[in-house]
Amino acid sequence: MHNLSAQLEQLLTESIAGEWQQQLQPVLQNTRPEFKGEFTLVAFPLAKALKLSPDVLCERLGSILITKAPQLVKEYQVVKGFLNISLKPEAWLQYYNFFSDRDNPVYKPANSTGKHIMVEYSSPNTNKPLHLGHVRNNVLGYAVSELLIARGHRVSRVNLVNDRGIHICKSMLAWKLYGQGETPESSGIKGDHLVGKYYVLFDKEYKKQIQELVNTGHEKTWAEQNAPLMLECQSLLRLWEQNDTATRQLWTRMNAWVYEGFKTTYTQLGVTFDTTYYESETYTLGKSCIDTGLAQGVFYKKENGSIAIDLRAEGLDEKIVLRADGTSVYITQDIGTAIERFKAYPDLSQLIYTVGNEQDYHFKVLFHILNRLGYSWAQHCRHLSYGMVELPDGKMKSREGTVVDADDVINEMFETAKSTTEALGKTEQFNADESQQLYKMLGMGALKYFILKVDAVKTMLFDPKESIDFNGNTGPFIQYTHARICSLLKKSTYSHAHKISETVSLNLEPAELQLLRHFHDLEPLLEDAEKDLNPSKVAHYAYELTKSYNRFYQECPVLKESRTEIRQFRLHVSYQTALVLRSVMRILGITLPQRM
RNA sequence: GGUCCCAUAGCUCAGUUGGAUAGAGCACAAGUUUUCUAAACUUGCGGCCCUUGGUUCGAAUCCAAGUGGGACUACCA
Repeated sequence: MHNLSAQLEQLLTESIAGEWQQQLQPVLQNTRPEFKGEFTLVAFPLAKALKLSPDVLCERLGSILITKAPQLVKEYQVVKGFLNISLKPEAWLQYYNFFSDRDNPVYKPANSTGKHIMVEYSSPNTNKPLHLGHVRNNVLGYAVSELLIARGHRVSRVNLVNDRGIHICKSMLAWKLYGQGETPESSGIKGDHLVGKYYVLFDKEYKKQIQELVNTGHEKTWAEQNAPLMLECQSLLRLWEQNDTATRQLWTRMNAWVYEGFKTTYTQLGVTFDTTYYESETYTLGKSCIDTGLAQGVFYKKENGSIAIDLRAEGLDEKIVLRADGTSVYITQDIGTAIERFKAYPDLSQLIYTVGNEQDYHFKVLFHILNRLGYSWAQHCRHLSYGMVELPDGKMKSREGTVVDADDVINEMFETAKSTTEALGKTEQFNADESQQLYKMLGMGALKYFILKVDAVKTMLFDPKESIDFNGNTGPFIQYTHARICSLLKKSTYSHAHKISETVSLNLEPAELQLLRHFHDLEPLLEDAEKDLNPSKVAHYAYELTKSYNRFYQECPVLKESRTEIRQFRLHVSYQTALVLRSVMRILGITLPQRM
């Protein structure tokens, strides 16, 4: 057993059993920085069980620890019911040797757990370009996938593109009516933006028609349903469903423009997929499951002919799963798709949907339905829900044009990185290509970290007027520290091959000890982040480690250190810090530069 | 009406299965470079952890009720 707190906990359990003949499982926590020591036992619960005063118990346990494990425990202090334990530097160095001996302290060997997990994310509509909300989805879905890979699972990243439906017909129709043959080539507009332009145009013209109808004395709801544009749009959808050649050709053509545009954005974001599904190919799935469910009595037919499920026992409501005319609703296809996926991948142990929290209810219903249908894997489906991105004046609304466009944000981040870096004169030694590379890395690092450091469940605020920071708790701060370490290592004759003798540096500097403690905390942190599917914990860890390293860098000379062993140790620790930073940031989809 | 989520410094956010005097960053104020990259470091300022009850040795954390904000609750997706 290498984990030091686990060793201590076991020692404590044994000590209690030996001394008081009771089986108790003490849990240690990290000692707060204002106290001496590294691990703390909170004595109150134990004291109660053993009917002792907390301080007496602490004293007794402390002295037992020293006697039983002199190689491990250096000293202890008792403060008001808390037992603070300091370990011998040798113990820390021993742990450090174990830690640094592995190829990668963050990533477990690929596919080593045998678990196969599918993560769905991105899932864009093909009627408009991506905005900042989509960026959050992509960055989050990618990071969670990468986190699971780091934990040794096999991960399939999948994208389910919403490429059909009434909203797609809107941009198609507007283009037909007003487009005059405009293409990305003829206009120089990126494909997804061009299609989005017609989606917005449709809405504008549609609203005009509604207003005219209202002005001539019609009800608003009637006007909305009977505006000529809407009627035409619906007939276009019918044509699409009937496989009308011209409609399908236009649809294919415009979607191709969008995919070309998305490809660029995805490349910039650095997200990838193993499989891309299209709703045009999956939207009929699920109907047959409805029949089966009906026969099983899971669903029932209502008087008007629609089919529903009663989920009131689960605290939810009745939910329609098939319309009276026999056509699917959205959840029908989700039921079918989930079943298909588990059929296609029988080894699938988990299915994760990265979808905004406005669909919390939807997924609750979906999982209950799958459960009712008797699929045992339903309990392994998870909705990775995340909050909206809001602007200072409220929500983003595509149709009202109050969206922060993904491509714009990416470009702005690039420009900010460029001007900041140039102002600092950092790239004077770089050639043009290297500079571009660096600005991209820094801009995306800042953006991704800005998004991922916030717990996904929370609504997050983005102020376009204030550009994302490059100082403090940011991506570039971590990137900078990494570059510093690389520079240090490059200037030295450091070789990673050698081991650290456990007898050197018996007086660990506080900053050194702090780094070793961070390494010790890494594995539990990753377990925790995996359990919660929470990359913000990884981001937070990276930040804390970076801060600690900067303190170390400030306080402990490395190249200037004359004692060879200590210099070697500090170089070694620096190398490990860089390796850990690189690896945890890789989970977040952020790359770190060698110099900046 | 029903279900769910959120509320911590001026702003953006951390805060572990309940533990010690609630932490960072930004902003503001001051300092640190003959020394390994100052995109750094140090110090100061800043709090009714939304409110009220409850659980207990102990609550930002758990429970209940309330307040404020948001989402969902369609034969939309």
